Amino acid sequence: MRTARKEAKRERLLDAAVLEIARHGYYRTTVSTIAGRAGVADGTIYLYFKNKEDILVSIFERAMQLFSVQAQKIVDARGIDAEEKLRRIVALHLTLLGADRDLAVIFQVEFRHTLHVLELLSRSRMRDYLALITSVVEQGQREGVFKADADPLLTAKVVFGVLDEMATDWVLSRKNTKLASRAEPVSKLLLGGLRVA
Amino acid sequence: MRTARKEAKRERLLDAAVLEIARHGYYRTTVSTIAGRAGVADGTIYLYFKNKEDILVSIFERAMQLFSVQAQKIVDARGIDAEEKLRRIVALHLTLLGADRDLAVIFQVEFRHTLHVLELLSRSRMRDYLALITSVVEQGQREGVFKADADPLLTAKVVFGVLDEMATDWVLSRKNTKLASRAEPVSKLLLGGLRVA
DNA sequence: CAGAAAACTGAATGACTATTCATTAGCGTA
DNA sequence: TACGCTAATGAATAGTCATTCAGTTTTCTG
Repeated sequence: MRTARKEAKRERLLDAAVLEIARHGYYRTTVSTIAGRAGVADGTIYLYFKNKEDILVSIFERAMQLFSVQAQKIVDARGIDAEEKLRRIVALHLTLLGADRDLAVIFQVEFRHTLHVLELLSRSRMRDYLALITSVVEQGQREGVFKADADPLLTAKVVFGVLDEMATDWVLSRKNTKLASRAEPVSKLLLGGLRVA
Repeated sequence: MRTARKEAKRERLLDAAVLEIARHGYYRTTVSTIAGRAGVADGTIYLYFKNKEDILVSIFERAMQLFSVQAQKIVDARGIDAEEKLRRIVALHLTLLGADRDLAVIFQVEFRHTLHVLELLSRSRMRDYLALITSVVEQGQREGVFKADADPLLTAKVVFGVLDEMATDWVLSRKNTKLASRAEPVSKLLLGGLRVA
């Protein structure tokens, strides 16, 4: 089978897995169920993934790829000040997650299954994503628009924490709000703070 | 058996569960293991808890009790302005979680196992905790020290999100930093914002 | 088109484990 | 001390499910 076709099948398997895992949770989703939804036999799964956990990790890698590429574009853009870049990253994060509820559920809930998986994930891609935000903070400090005494990495974690909480809250709420609509007030709060000037 | 003694035994069982679940994760911890660590037979667990999930929920309830009581004190205190209350809540949250790594692991990782459990938890106690933070924001707005155009509930979620991320990051990091040491810079950032005045 | 190679199948395997319950031990009381 | 009640025990039950692999089908190639 050609590589392109094999790749397409792998995508289909991942799509089926996203759907099942988002709806029933990782531990309650059986490999058999995923295979069934994708229309293949149980054994076929193991031609594409090492084991069940590898499916979860693969979902993460695929999604993170999208996040990173887009965020990198924002960071690399020329002639845009740090404040605008931060606003765009906030909007990107909330827009991408808000566009796919199943994926959002997996990101906000299922990836946090075990310390083991979480560590696995946070080491690689997550670090890169955090580094991107950090670099925007540093750019802002060089430009003199962000406070010089803020620790860039801590600040990046604060930004990420806020985005993460917004996403989790949205996933858990039944209401039909748009996640991206929180981008503006969140950016405003992060940039201007709570205290009256 | 007297109620007091029974209560003490229940506590012991919960302590054993915290230890095992923090180290091996909820799904990889068997009821038998918990019983073994507590020095009782497997069946005894079921005299104190409805089922395995009830153990997890009980751990949450016990810990949340502590959080709520302490946070409530801060909120109810007279003659303290909203900014100081917010600082104290931030410090409390990070201090309590930073004092017990096993409990922190369970809070930051294991409670998020499934949407089902997360929803269960976020409905009850979590809402109350968020309400406490919200009321501090509102107090600050009445006093004129916090910006009037910030949505109090959204702001509370932002604050919680930052605390949550700090805790998760600390749990995942191997370094021997003190979680509470982040209270000051975090409060500063939340209150003053990132932008130069 | 034949033969080889690559994909795929799905029943069987081998572990694992939450929960139950018949039985035993322990405690307080009269 | 004997009785009754509560607490505790732990082997047995009744599943569940990830993974394998011998056999089958499909695709490729010369």
